[in-house]
Amino acid sequence: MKLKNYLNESSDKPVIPFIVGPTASGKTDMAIELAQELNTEIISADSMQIYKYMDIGTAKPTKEEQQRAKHHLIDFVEPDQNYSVANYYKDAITLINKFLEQNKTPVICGGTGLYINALSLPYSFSNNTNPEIRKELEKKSLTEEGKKQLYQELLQVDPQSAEKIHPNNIKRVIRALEIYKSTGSPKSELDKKGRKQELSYTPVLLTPDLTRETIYNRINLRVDKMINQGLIDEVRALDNRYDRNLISLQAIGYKEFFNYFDNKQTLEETIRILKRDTRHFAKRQLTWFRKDPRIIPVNY
RNA sequence: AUAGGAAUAGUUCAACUGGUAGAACUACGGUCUCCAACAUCGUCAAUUAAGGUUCAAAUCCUUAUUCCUAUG
Repeated sequence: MKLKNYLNESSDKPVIPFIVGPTASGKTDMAIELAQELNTEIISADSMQIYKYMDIGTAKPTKEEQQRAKHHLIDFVEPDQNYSVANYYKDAITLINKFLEQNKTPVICGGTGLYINALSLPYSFSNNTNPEIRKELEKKSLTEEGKKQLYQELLQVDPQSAEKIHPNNIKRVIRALEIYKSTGSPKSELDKKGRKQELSYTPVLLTPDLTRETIYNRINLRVDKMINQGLIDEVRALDNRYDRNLISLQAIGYKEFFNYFDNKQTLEETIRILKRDTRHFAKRQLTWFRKDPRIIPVNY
């Protein structure tokens, strides 16, 4: 059965297919095939393939794959550049609208759940990071006492968000406070506003229908393949050039090698840990997508 | 073979003088609308075996099994 037959949705809006799922599940292949059937292009929804110079470890589509279908929103951000879901949302919506204007519908493909939600649910993001406020809050969060105070503060200014965030989840507490302090309105209010907006298209979500065991096997094989393709050199080059603490270098497939470079770990052990971390990641992705009833498993 | 030591969750370790067997990692299940390949919460799971002493045994005693160290 052709993939495009899954898109028979009665809707007065254009139907945009989303290919989602855990890492190593074959999303790229599926998206390319669908893009060819529809004679269109692909917009990636992957928070790590956006970075330049990180090709092997993020399993970015190869040159050859990119020739079969053009990919957008990959390979365009410097590893030391700030980029977040708010940026992604803006970039992706701009692109989608361009396609729609030409009566084309792109294929969205990626495993970053938040990015998928940002485009497939009526979310909105108000680009409002404030590095100074954040730094101040982060400084305060270094002590146990400070953490408690920050959470208390959030309970005061934005009880709805505070209720949803566990007190130990300091990163989220800080972010919610940062939003309140830089915009003057609580995060929960902004979230509600976002919900009122409507999408100008109908998303149809597809995922490759594989068992976890199959996914785990594919992960183990793919890691070995990445090593053969020169992953170690790729990571070493980045390590020589950039700060290890960058978000980009905290990606799976990169951070695992630092101990090996420091001679604290054998290569064999590093590979074992890399496979393990990738499996964990896939598990979290499965958890994320499992609760979304819209997703249709495709035997492909 | 002899002498000493050890045996606790899938793994590595903890448990005072005999007094509620804990933790980390793994595995599994969740949360997540602003760094999301991030961050964060939870669940399952064990005293090597068989006997004995005791109100009470991972802890003391006996036997067996396995492992470690030294000697040969």
